[in-house]
Amino acid sequence: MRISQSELEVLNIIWNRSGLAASDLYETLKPDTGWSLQTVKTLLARLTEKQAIRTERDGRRFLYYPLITRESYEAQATRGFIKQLFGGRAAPLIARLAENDDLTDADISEIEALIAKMKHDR
Amino acid sequence: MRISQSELEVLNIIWNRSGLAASDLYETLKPDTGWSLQTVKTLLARLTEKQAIRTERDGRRFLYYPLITRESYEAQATRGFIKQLFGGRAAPLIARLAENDDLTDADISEIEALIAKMKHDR
DNA sequence: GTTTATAATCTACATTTGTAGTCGATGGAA
DNA sequence: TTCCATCGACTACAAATGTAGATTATAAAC
Repeated sequence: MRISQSELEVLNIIWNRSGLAASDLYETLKPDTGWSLQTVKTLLARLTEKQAIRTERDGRRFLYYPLITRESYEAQATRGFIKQLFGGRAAPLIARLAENDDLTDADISEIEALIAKMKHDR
Repeated sequence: MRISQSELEVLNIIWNRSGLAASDLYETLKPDTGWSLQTVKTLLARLTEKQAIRTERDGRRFLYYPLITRESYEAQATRGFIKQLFGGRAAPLIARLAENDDLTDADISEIEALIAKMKHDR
């Protein structure tokens, strides 16, 4: 199921801390988005329909929990993104990041470590 | 300006080979998408409105050329993607790719080379 | 010159997305 | 026990997107 930009912002909060109520999510999102409580509730309803999250009753309100994991969504979205823009190959994406100076020294060190680990693991 | 999924598929073809007519694009896209000629034309019109491409008259038809470069679009889209899903840091994206076995040996070699080059260049 | 195939343009329409208002129900305060 | 703040449910509505049909213009063929 396709998850929209705005829905993803809500889902991101739920991934960070699950078991929040709509009003909590509203408060958390307000600074960045300016959305009204109603807007947040609509997005929650749509995410629920799409089975991306589930609810648990708590008195007269609902608490929200993720159904799809951040990891699986990241994996799927990343594959789609790389497929759409980089012919499905990861290296050109890294090359683009490098060319655009979007890699910090810390990134480079981390990537180096990842590469070393991968080579070791095979 | 936001470019939609379908529009991007058309733009991708134009990036690969510019100066094609609508019917050429239609033929190129048909195998993968199954779109009708009219659909392709609508997407071309929308891309033109959005100033992502421009047209040049050739007899009674138009030829299509990119206005925004693949490189700049890739850069912008990649930044947005990483911001939305990986907190704006590139390393976690690479980590996700690694964890998901989405990196081939060739990718790893290429990335190694890129890293070496970057370290050299600074 | 007239016809015809094909090109562009205009119109269409369902679905998704962004953004919220309204309303009936209800748990808790008083 | 009554009232009210707040909750979820339902409704709304414009813009963007996916997908294409209908209409009009015209280059080329004859």
